[in-house]
Amino acid sequence: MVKFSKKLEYALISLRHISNAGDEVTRVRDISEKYSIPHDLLAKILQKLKKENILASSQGINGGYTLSRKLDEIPLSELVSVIENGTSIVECMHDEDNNCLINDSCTIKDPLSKIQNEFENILKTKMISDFV
Amino acid sequence: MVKFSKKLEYALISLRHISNAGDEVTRVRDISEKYSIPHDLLAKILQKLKKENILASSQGINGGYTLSRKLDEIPLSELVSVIENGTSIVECMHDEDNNCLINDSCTIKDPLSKIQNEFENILKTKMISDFV
DNA sequence: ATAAAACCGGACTAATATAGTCGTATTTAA
DNA sequence: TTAAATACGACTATATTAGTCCGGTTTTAT
Ligand code: FES
Ligand code: FES
Repeated sequence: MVKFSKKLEYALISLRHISNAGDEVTRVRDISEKYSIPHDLLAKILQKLKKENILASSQGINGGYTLSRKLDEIPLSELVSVIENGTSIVECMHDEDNNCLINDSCTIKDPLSKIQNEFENILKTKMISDFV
Repeated sequence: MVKFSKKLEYALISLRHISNAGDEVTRVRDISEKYSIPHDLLAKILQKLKKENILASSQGINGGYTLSRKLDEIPLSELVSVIENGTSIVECMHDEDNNCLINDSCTIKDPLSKIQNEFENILKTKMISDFV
């Protein structure tokens, strides 16, 4: 019902690891082996983080990842929006034309939207550094 | 990532409808037809609500459902726990013996648990009557 | 140069969770 | 006794998530 995906967990673990590595570059394999995360899956996650400018990458035989921004400046909400497919908590009942099925006076949608907002606010106040 | 299930939505719509019907019993078919909800699916949802003593049912040819408790005394969290399969937001990495894979100093699990708690608190403060 | 190891990205498959269906029993008013 | 309703459990279908595979590009030690 409300559950973070494995991908988000993998991202947090990786950021923690890379952060601890300091200036040394971290290879995907380092993380994938240490925490038993599938290599190819993890690779794609880190690639996304690079696009979002959370990580910096260097290619080549000695390549790998380092942090690109400070973790206390990145809210969890940003990580979530990069990793997860932006699905809304409210996917209420409507027909093809997006009209509410409880005609005229639907009182369900609004309170649900509110809950969504409150939840997102929580995510905004948590910084990645809180997890490291 | 965080999304209520259709079932929860169906439950809210039903409670709203049954509440508006007052003392008259409401049949599953009434709701299912009016809001285009699959009959059999809805039936099972209402059965669960009966078990939880949110609804009262009468069997037989003139049977149906009425409210069993006041909606302003039922928090959304209760409805969620009845409808959804209690999945936790935190399903962190651990081996078979439930030991964290980030040995010794896992800092990921706790903040995630906190988020879970904050979210659940939101659900506790919303009463079903807020949706009706 | 070349091999190796990384990064990149799309298409594919597998596993899981959600949504919905079906068959059958039980109750009860008419 | 029959029709219409709840009640229950097993089943199937669909959608989402997790993970795999493959072909490619870039970099660098040798
Ligand atoms: S939009 Fe959700 S029931 Fe009205
Ligand atoms: S328990 Fe989740 S990574 Fe430690």
